Amino acid sequence: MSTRLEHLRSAREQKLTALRQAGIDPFGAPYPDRTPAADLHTAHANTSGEALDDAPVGVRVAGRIISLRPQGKAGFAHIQDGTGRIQLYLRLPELDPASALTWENLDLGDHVGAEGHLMRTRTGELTVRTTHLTMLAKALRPLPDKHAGLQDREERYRSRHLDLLTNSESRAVFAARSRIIAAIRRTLDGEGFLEVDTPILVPLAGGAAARPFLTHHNALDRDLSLRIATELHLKRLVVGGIERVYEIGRIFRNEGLSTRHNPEFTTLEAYQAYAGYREIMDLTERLIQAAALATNGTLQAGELDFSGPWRRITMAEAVRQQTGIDFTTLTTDEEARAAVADAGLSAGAATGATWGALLAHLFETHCEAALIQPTFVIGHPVETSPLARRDPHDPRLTERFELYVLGRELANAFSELNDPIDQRARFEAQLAERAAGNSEAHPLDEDFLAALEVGLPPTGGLGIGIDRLVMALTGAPAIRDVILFPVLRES
RNA sequence: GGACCGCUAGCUCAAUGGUAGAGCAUCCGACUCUUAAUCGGACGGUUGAAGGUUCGAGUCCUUCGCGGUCCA
Repeated sequence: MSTRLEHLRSAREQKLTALRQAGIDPFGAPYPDRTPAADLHTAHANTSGEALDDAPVGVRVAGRIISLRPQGKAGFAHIQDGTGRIQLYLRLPELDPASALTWENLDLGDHVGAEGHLMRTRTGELTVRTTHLTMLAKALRPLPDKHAGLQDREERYRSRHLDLLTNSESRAVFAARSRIIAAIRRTLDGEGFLEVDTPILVPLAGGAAARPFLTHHNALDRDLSLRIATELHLKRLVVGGIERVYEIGRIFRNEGLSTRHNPEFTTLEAYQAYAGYREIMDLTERLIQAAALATNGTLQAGELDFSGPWRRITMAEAVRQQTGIDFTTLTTDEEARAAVADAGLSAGAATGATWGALLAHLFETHCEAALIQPTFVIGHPVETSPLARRDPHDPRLTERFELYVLGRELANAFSELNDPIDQRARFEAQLAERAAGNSEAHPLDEDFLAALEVGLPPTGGLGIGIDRLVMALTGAPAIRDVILFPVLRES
C-alpha cells in the first residue's frame, strides 16, 4: 500500500476517532422507518416547494454520501440508497451537537441517516432539510472517481462492490439477471414443474462432454468430482415419477477462461415426461420470451428479435448453405471425407472422421457464427449426442435441437434416450473415444443405466445456459460482466 | 497455446529518449440555496516486476506477471 492511500485512510481514521471521543459510534445502530429515495421522488414529483413549506413533510432517509458540498455554515450532500439519490441540505446552527460533529467529520462514502423535512431548492430539486444527522457506518477507504466511476475492467471484476457502487450499468445487468431467473422459475412453476436440488459432489461426473474438477472426501476416503451437468440425476427423478422437474444450478467445468467461459456457471435443466424435443422447442420459446420480457419489457433486445416462431433449420441444411456440401446425399464415412476434401475444407478430425463427426465439425466451424437471430438447429449426428434418442427416420441422427443466438449456443435439448441397451452401447462408444485420447468423452455410469433399466418414460429434456442468456438479453460483451465474482488469476 | 493492445498518484487520464503532470479525491483556509459548487494554498509517485541499451529510460530491447481483444 502506498503512502498516499495510507494518508487518505489516516485522515478518515482521525475523523472516526473524533466521533468516538465525542461518544458517537461511527458504526451506528439500525436506522428503521426510513423512506427510500425513489419513493420520495415518486410521491412528491408534483408537490411544489410552497406546498412543502406550508405543510411540512417529515422524513427519514439513509444512504451513502456520494457528494459533499460544505458551504460555510451550511452544506449540501447527496446520498445514494438502493433505489436512487436524494439531496440533503443543512444549516450548522440548526443542528444538535452530535449532528454537527457528524457533519464536520463526514467523508464521501460514509453511510448516514438524515431526519428532517422535505423542501425544494431554488432550482427545484427535492431535498431533505436535515435537522438530525446520524453516522451509520464510516468508510475508511476512498470511493473511486465520482464522475468517471471505476473504469479498469480488472479492478471492476476483482472489486465488484466498487463496480456496483459506481457503475449503474453494472447494477442494471445483475438486476436483469435476477429478473430473468425469476421469470424462468415463474414460467416453469406455472406449468407444473417441480424444482429440485441434486448433488454437486458426485462420484462420476456425466451428462456433458467436459472435464470435471476433482476433490476428495476425507471421511469416506473417496474421490469425488464436481458435477458438469445436472442431467443424469434429473432423469433419475423422472424414472422416480416426477414427471416435470427442473433445476437451476451451478455447474463446474475444468476448462479455460474466455469471454464466453467461466469454470463455474449456471444452467437450467428441465425434463418433461411423455414429451419430445418438439414440445421442448415450444417450451424453450416460452421460457426465453418470458425472460426477454422480464429484462426489457419487450421481445426485442438490441438487434435481437425474440418474437416467434423462431427459424428452424437442420444442421445438414445449414452446412449445405455455407459450404455447398449436401450431407443428405452422402451415405458412407468415406464419401463424406472425400466430399470435404474435394471442397478443400479442413477435415478437423481428419482420417478416421465419420459422417456425423464431419457434419458436426463443419457446422461448428462454418455455420454457428452466422446464426444471429434466434434459430433452432435440428438433426444432430448420433456421435456427438450420446444421451439423445435416435431419429427413427434416420439412425445417423438424433431427435435434438440447439438454440443459437448471436452465434452462440444458448440452449440444447433432445428427446431423451430411454433405451438402456442403446444407452450402454453409446457409453461404450464414448469409452472407446476416451481410450483414443478424448478426455471429454462421457464416462460409463452404471447407476444411471440401472435407473434407465427400471424404465424412463419418453421424456423431453432441455438445458439453457443462464449466463449466456443474460449476456444476450442485456448486451453484455463478456460472461464476466454477468457473473458477480468471476474466476480470475491470482493478482 | 498464439498474435496484438494495455498497466503512470486513492480514482480518471497526460507526458518527441531530456526536471513525472492535470482533473477529481485528500489536508488547511474562506463561503448560509449548492449540485462536476466556487476561490486561495498544501500534501501525494519503486511509472506492474526484473534485467539490458544509453551521458540520460514512463518512453527503446529482453524476460516475467496481471488484464483486455481477436484467433486456436
